[in-house]
Amino acid sequence: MAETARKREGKGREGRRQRRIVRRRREILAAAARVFAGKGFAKATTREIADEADVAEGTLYNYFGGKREMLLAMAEEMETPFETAMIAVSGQDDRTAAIALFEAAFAFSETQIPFVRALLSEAWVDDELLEQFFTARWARVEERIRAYIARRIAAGAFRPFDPALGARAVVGMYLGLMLPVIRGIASLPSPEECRALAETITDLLLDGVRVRVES
Amino acid sequence: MAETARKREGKGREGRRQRRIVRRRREILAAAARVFAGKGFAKATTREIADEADVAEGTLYNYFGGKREMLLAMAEEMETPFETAMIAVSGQDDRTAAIALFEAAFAFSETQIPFVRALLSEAWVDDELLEQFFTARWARVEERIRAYIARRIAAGAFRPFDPALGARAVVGMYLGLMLPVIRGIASLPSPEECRALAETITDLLLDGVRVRVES
Amino acid sequence: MAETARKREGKGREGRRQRRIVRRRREILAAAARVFAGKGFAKATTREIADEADVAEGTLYNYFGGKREMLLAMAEEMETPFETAMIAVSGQDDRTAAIALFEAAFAFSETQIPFVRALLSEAWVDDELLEQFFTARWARVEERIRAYIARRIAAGAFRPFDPALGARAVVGMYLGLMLPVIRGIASLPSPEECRALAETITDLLLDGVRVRVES
Amino acid sequence: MAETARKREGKGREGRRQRRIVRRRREILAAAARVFAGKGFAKATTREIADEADVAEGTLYNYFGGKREMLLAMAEEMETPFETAMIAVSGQDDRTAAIALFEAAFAFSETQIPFVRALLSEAWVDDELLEQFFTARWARVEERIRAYIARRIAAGAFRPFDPALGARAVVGMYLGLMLPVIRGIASLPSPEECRALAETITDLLLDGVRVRVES
DNA sequence: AATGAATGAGATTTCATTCAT
DNA sequence: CATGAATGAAATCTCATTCAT
Repeated sequence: MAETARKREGKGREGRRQRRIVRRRREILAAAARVFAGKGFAKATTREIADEADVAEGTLYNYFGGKREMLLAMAEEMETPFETAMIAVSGQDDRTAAIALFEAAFAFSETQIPFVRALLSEAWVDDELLEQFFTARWARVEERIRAYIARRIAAGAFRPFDPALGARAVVGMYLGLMLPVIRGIASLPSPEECRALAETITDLLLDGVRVRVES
Repeated sequence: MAETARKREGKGREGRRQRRIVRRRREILAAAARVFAGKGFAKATTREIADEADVAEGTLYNYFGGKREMLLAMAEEMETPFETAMIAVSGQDDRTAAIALFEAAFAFSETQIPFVRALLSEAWVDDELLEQFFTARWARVEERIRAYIARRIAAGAFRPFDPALGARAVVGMYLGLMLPVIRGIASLPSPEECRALAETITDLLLDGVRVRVES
Repeated sequence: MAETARKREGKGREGRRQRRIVRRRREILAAAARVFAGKGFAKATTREIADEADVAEGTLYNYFGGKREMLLAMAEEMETPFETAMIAVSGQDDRTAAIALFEAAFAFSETQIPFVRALLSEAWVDDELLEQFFTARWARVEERIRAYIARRIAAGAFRPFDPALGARAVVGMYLGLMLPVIRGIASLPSPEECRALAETITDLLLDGVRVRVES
Repeated sequence: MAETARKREGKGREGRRQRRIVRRRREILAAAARVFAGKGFAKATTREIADEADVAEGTLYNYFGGKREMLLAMAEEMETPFETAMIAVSGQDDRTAAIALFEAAFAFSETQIPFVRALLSEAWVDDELLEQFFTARWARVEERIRAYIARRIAAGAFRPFDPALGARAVVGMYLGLMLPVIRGIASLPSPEECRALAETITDLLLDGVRVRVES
């Protein structure tokens, strides 16, 4: 049942304090993400982050151990909608499932983008972050796609080809469309556009570009 | 004839000097690329670059105006094999042409990778560099693919779909395979692997994953 | 009333902070002036300035944008006692007025000297500084002297000669006496010496060195 | 007797070599003076001096031990026309002698100015240079003027006043007129102007500005 | 004797982090 | 807990001088 925030977080004053701390932490993290996204982690200064979050520099250190730790916190707190979507679509036919997944994957919120952009930026250069943010997360998605393809090939529904390669190609198609958005040189697609993109790309994947030659 | 080199590069001593300068410049640039690739542009220090190039720090400034200028020099001097390959394949059938192009695109040399990795790293964050290195180069490739697709659709050879989207999907597939290589978490494919990758991916693109349903 | 300081400078803690900042800024500027005076602007290092001011190097940059800005701050904050003195003496006879002016001009404080020495040093070489510090300030003094001489010639009190030249000669006499002091090879005159200097120099100016030939 | 340069400097080839070296040394020194005059000793770079002298940087070190030594060479080689002029005028009446001296002192050549400007600039800040260039030279001039004034006072020709102060005032008048020229904000006076300046200033000195009151 | 590339000491400046208030 | 001035390590860059050619 819908317990009050009071009950959830504690008793009265203490609960309010806790909630304020959590909220402030999130604000700082979002500010940091925006700054990192704009200039990259290394070029971002704590001064800028503090200004963006509208707190003093020293305050940052009450919530995070340092600049680096903010980045790691982002990596940890990033949500992965794919995972849940993936489970939701099991049992549906290829096309319906693929479209639903792509649609979910395209659906970024405006505020999430800075986080992803910041993390991608550093993961490109920092092995520890790549491991935490990517290999551990993204690779799981790819693995599931691979397994799915393998199953469909075994079932005779898909032509025989390397499923790992296929999975990577699928992920690649997605990247090709989303990277420009995350980089900030293409605009975030509206829900309708997400749907359309998902459909087109699914059809490309399933049937290719070529007109079927009648036998 | 002993005159050849002389004539090509200049007059004896002066020519030798010129060649030494060009060679040294290239060595420094390669060293810088390796360092940038490893830690990203911003975290790389001139000290490290100098060490990697085995010269004194001051020497760097005899060849480049500064760190940033090295990056720009990389962007300018990057070769783009795609372009030439693209012209070479005109007039062949879809499959042969696509395979040849992908093969050319996969064929990076070991020494080129640090350059690309370094440039990608900064282009993710630096708009000027993105413009110079990417939008101006890469976008041209995409545009040509788009035009090709549009022509094939008009000719009735391809199913009707948004050619821009298709082009981006093609580029995306390529990215999905090459980014891990450039990032350094997958190994550079051998020439044979390049060929195999090119074939598989081409077939996926042309005919999709699905087994054709007999009519 | 205890409220006075509060009201003047601000509200308690904030006022104290402001005053501390202003004080610190002045300390640093004085330290910089001493170092500049000793070795010239270009040879002075931020390290030395920091040591002289007994702060860390980084602290300098919390108060000034850099070495050059310190110099400009000096130029701006320099007081010009001449101006005020000039106005004060209007209406008095030639001799009284001239003596008062010279006396005011000779009255440098020990702490002002490094500022003037530092500024002169750079103004000798830097056109922008010369403009800001000198042409704009000093030239006004000369101009007023010129106008005065011109008036007195018109009134028949002074012999006819080029007033501009005369003004420059007056300024020159002053320079001849003060430059060694500012340079640090002559000692600052005591108030009594200032008075004596002013009288002697005034008499030289008004009547020359020659004994009057009785007619 | 007008010996040929050949005989003076040596025999044939060797003499030519010697003369070339001397000439080159002078060229470099003049170039250095121009650069020092423009930006001050400390901000001037050996690169600029080499460019100005149209030789390679390394060549400078074949003629001078280093940057500093160029400055000292300037101080040594500076001519002092005052000295000779001073002797030439002995025995003439006050006015004629003073005019001749001032005229000689105003007569700078265009090429001498950079030397003086460069030396003044550093002497303002460098005690060793001040000693060599000034105290040792200039002070002698002042001393002679002082002695002259003392003699004339003793002879009853000049009013009684501190002769040292008078000497300094005379030098000061000269400075007031020449400093702007050396600094480069006033133009070098033509020979006619020199004469006029000398006369006006001499009359000011001897008789002052005031019209004589008839007794 | 002339050259100019290489050198590296040293200068300026930035900025993450600390800590007294 | 918030603040922001102080810190000093570290980074970039300059330039007088050397030395092999």
